[in-house]
Amino acid sequence: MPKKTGRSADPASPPEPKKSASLTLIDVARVAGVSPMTVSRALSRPDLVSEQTREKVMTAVRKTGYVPNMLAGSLASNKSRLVAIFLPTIANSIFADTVQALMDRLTQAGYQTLLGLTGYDAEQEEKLLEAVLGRRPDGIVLTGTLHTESSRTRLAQAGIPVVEAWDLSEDPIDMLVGFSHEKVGEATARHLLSKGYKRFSIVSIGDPRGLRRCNSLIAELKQHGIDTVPMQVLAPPATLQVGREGLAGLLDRGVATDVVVCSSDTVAQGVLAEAASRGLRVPEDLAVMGFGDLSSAAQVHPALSTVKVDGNRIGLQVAQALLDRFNAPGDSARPVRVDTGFTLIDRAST
Amino acid sequence: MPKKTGRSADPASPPEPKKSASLTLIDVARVAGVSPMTVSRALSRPDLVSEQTREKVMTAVRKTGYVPNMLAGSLASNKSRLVAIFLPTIANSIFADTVQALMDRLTQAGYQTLLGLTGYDAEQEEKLLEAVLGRRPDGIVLTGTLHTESSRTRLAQAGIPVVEAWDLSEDPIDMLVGFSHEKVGEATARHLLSKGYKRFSIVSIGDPRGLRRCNSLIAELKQHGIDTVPMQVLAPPATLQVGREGLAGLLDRGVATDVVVCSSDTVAQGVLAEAASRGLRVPEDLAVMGFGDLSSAAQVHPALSTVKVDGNRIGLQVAQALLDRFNAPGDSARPVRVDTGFTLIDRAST
DNA sequence: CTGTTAGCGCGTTCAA
DNA sequence: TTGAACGCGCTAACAG
Repeated sequence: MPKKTGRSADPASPPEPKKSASLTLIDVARVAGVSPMTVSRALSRPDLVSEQTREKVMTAVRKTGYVPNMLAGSLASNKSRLVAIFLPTIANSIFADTVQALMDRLTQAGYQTLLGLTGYDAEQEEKLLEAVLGRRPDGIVLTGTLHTESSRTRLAQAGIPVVEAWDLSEDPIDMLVGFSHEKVGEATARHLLSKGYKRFSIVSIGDPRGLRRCNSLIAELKQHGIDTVPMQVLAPPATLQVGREGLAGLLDRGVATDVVVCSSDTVAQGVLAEAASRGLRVPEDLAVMGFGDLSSAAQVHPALSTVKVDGNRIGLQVAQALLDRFNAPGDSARPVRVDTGFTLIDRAST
Repeated sequence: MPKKTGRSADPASPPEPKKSASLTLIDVARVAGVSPMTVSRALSRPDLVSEQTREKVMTAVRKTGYVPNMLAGSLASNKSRLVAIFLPTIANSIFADTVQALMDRLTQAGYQTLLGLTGYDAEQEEKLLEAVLGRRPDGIVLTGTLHTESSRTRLAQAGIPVVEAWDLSEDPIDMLVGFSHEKVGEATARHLLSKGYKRFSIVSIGDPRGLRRCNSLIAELKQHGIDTVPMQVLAPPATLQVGREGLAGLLDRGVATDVVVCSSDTVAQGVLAEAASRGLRVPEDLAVMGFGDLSSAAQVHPALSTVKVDGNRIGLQVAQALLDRFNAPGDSARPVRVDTGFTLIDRAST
């Protein structure tokens, strides 16, 4: 008789009254009358097992209520089937669609997702990254900005696929799926100029990408002879309150403006609310421009224009990039640089 | 020289040219000149190690860039330091505050969170649960409803702490932190009645709890002689579009109403938008009642009333319940049943 | 197609 | 305070 491995040694042992020991492959194997390895294969590579063995195993699995221990599996196979996703915050996130699509796709492909909220504290973010890396994820998706240099180094050292989403930075860590925030600013400027607006203003939160959009907007306006663009920058996260305070701040300091460009649709909604409470008509007295098309948020007001970003599509592309890399045979690691673009939606004129 | 354990077998072996072997305790131990066990202790229980050994180890850790493998650690210790959180969707979630607070608190306590989006497919949800259980989480938090019976059984079998949040159901699986949706409906009805409203209507998504709130609202109204409450129920998720279509549906079928009760603030915002586009004044022509106080969403309109739920506090209480249970010595598992309550906010009258 | 052997990297448990 | 043995539950790699 073959020697059995592990704790439940030989057939002579009593009915095993263990306190609450978890079911293992061995238990299932005993019930099914096969070796543990066969059970393992029947579950993970069913095609490598004969039809009838597979059925015996499946029956045993159901009968016992066995749930494979992925910790052990991951350790042995050096594959965790885990993808970490970092995003700034879960509340009111312009990344919601992206994350949803990404998670759906990954889940469907048999991966699970570890969500990391990076928030606004660089130090905490670093600890978070280290903790996450300890789980040995198979890949990482970054949406927010990774703030510290040491974080970037750690990531590189980890030697796993990394996708940066929602941006097109110059020095990507690895893969990239996004669009140019500079182009967004530029396009916004041109569009509004072409509609005849002259007195611009900005309400934005202090988010790196948002500020980049603002800067390029301002630069483009300057090219067209507009030198001063009153700007209100408030602390994240983006809330309606930010929009209300932003517009209030501008108007209360006597700024005369025809159009307010906002860092996100949520902020834009706040601006709309403040405008309404001051009796300003939109877009006649004041036009408002949002960003992100957060779950069709723009529909709150028929005249709210916005820059629509197809978060859903970005999510799917990110997922695909990762899955391709996971399935890449050797190291056929093609660089991934996808410009997803964006769409300017002017609801005032449609 | 002491015999080495594991893969790098005996002293005779060559310089170990492994392909890309990950750093292990052993590597760090070698650099620090101590045993692997000491490194392990220096990292997880620093108090059990002498000051100078600890420093030698820490230096070695930094020099090598070692990141402990939690897969191995969890397997050996039978503790994953992982908490799974199930919620219906990430987009526009009324649970956002709760999840944020919960994650923050857990992260700070050294736990990580696996997010599961249960969405609207019961079968997929079941697979998701099984996959998640495979990671051997130390605890699970449920916000949405767990749809299948077999899911509930599996959960119970897992033998880990479970917290159901945002509700006060009759037959909880384990712990409970929430409030009574029936009471919300009742309180809403009473409040609006006391303000003199007579012609009620409802716009809700087809979410179990939302419907329970509606039902109890309707029941309470009936007690006061109001028998017909026109109701528009739309498919989840809650979006602005739902609110717009909901109100449009009501009005277009000729419903005369003074006050619309909505299943969430997001829906309420949609209703407000539709009302505005039809030239209805709020609350003079039509009062609107939301639910959730989603990130102060109610501030979009000065006259939007709402039922405020303190998601942040719920999140913290859930975290505390879990952490208490984790730290419970034996099985001093006190039952947890917290009624967090809710607050009716009538912005029209303040 | 199935079984055997030998770890994956760490923490538990004891002994020193 | 430190170290050695052992096994957590599983899979890779080979053998049959």
